[in-house]
This record gives sequence, C-alpha cells and structure tokens, in this order.
Amino acid sequence: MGDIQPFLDALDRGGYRLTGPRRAVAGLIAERNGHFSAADLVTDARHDGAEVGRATIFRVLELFAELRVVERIDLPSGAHAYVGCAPEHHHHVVCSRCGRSQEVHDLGIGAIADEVARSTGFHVDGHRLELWGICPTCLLADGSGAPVRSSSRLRGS
Amino acid sequence: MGDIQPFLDALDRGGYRLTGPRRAVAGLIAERNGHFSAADLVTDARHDGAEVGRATIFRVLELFAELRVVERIDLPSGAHAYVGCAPEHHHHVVCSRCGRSQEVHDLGIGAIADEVARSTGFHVDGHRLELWGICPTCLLADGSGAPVRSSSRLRGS
DNA sequence: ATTTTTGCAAATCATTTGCATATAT
DNA sequence: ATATATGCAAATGATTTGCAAAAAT
Repeated sequence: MGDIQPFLDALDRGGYRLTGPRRAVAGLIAERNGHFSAADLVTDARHDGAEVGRATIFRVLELFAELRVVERIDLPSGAHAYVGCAPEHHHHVVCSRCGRSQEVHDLGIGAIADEVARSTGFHVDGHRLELWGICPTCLLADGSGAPVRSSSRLRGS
Repeated sequence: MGDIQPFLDALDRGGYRLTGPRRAVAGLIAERNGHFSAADLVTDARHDGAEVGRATIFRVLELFAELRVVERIDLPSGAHAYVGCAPEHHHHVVCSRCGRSQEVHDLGIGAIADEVARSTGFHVDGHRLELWGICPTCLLADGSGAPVRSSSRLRGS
C-alpha cells in the first residue's frame, strides 16, 4: 500500500546500492501502516516468500533509520519498534491498541527544549517526544476485539 | 550519596516488603547520579560485595519503575537505561557525555499533547519526552576527559 | 574488476522463568 | 505461620558478527 519510492530515493541520496533485499524490506515496511519490530519483518518476509535473511533485515533497518526513512521508537511497554516515515524531523503518536502511528510535526517542542536548556544549563542537542493513545479508528471500533500488537502498562501522564 | 529513603518509602507505600536486596539495590541506585543499565548495577553489586542476584536486580528495577522512583529511559543510541527520580510525572535531560541526568517538569508538553489530540483525533493518554545534550559540568570540563563515573557503553551520536 | 551486500550459523547480550529455599511480616 | 521474595541456573529473545559467496556498480 505504501510507496517504495521514498526508500529507494533515500538509498540513492545516501549513495547506497539499490539491492533486491533492500527493495524487499522497503516493500514489507510500506505494507504496514503501524509500527513493527524487526522480528515482525522477519516473519513477514518468510511468509511472503521474500528472500531476505534475518541479519539483513536488521542491517537494512539500521540503514533506513540512519537515512531517516524509518524511525526507531519505543512502545509504552518498553519494547523497541520501528515506523516508516518521512525524513524530516518529527515525532509520532502511536496507537496502543492497533499500533497505527501518525507523524506529528514540531508543535513548539523546540521552544520547550530551549527553556530546558536555559533552566538547566545543559546544551540540549537532541530530543524525542513519544505520544501514546488510542487512534480514531480504534475509538470508533471501541470495545470490539480489534487487533492488538502489544499492550502493557502505560507510562507517562 | 543519594538518599535511600525515597525508595523505602515507595516500597512501604506500595505495600511491598522491605528486604535486604531491595535496600541494596536502592543503595546502588542512590550512589549513581546519572543513568545506568541493569547490567551496571549487576556489576556494581558484585564489586561492592552486595548479595544480590541478577534476576533480583531486574525484578527490583521493574518494581521501582512501577512505583515511579526509577524511570526507564532510552539513550540516543537506543539502549535501555534507568534513572532514579522523584515519583511525580516529569521528564529528563540526559548528558550524552557523562550520563548525568536532571529532571525537568512539565513545561507545556501537556498543551502540546492536547494539540496533537485535537489535530489527529487520537485519544492521547501518555507521553514521554527525552532530551539529550551536554551537561554544564561537561561543558566546562570540555574536551578534557573528566567525566563522572561512566555508565556502560555510551555509543555516540 | 572491484567494492558493497548478503546469508548463514554461531556468538553475544539482555531479560525472564521455574522452582526450591530463605525471609519479612 | 504464611505469603513474599530471592538465588541460581537454565531458557528465551533480540541483535550482532565473521566470513565466504553473490550481486551491484
């Protein structure tokens, strides 16, 4: 469903070779519309009959993260996961029920970072905001047993 | 140097038993003034001759996290780490050089979360802001290597 | 032709679990 | 006394690595 092009462009832009396995992983990511773990992709690949080894999946994921077309996030449970995304700086809201995620662009976090820098004396050079909740679709579907990927105790406000 | 009391209070408040190993782990955490990994504590314990098994350290850490006197954070490298802290909701700025961390209280993030909720339709029920940078001490010490006690691996970037 | 990538299997870490024993209430 | 907590060692899981073979430029 998603487009593979952004991934290919990123590889090209970074001067990396456009290989079969990389196309395959890009495809697997594009097929998903929520977060996923490296293990998920390994399973998907095996299922789709794609010829991609586990190690390669980890390597491609790392590469894509470096190219910013994939972001490594953390679920409320503390587990690691990834989401495909546009390469500009941004953050995500991820649904605790179905895993769907959506990008959210800077809404004043930069100002907060500045404020923190001023009040603590730190030279703040990076930040990450993770937001969790229930997506519109799940809110509608409500009680019905919608697919859940990982739910655990939620942290935060 | 840190105080053990807050940890003991938390245990009491939660109705958990005040055991030797728990005191020991609280002590190890209090001795640190930056983030640490579970493995760090295992090492510290062995070094200090404290009688605490690895499994227990993980269990106590999980318990403290649940009691909110410890927070599980993620380093820029993606590695998991913990920091001891006050039980109210807050966030941390962590120094990429020495690992020292400082709490920062809500500076308008709640408003941002509301804004995100309104614009995406998500029912936002949790968030976490992680800020990374260089702490005042390291800024002064600058290039010279005079950091605090180093925590496991602090892979750069 | 050369350099980069892959796959595999083995190696590393991190974290968890079962279960008998020890301990705090 | 009794429910909880601990230790150990083995079991899981996740991620990484060495290296020869395969593919992209």
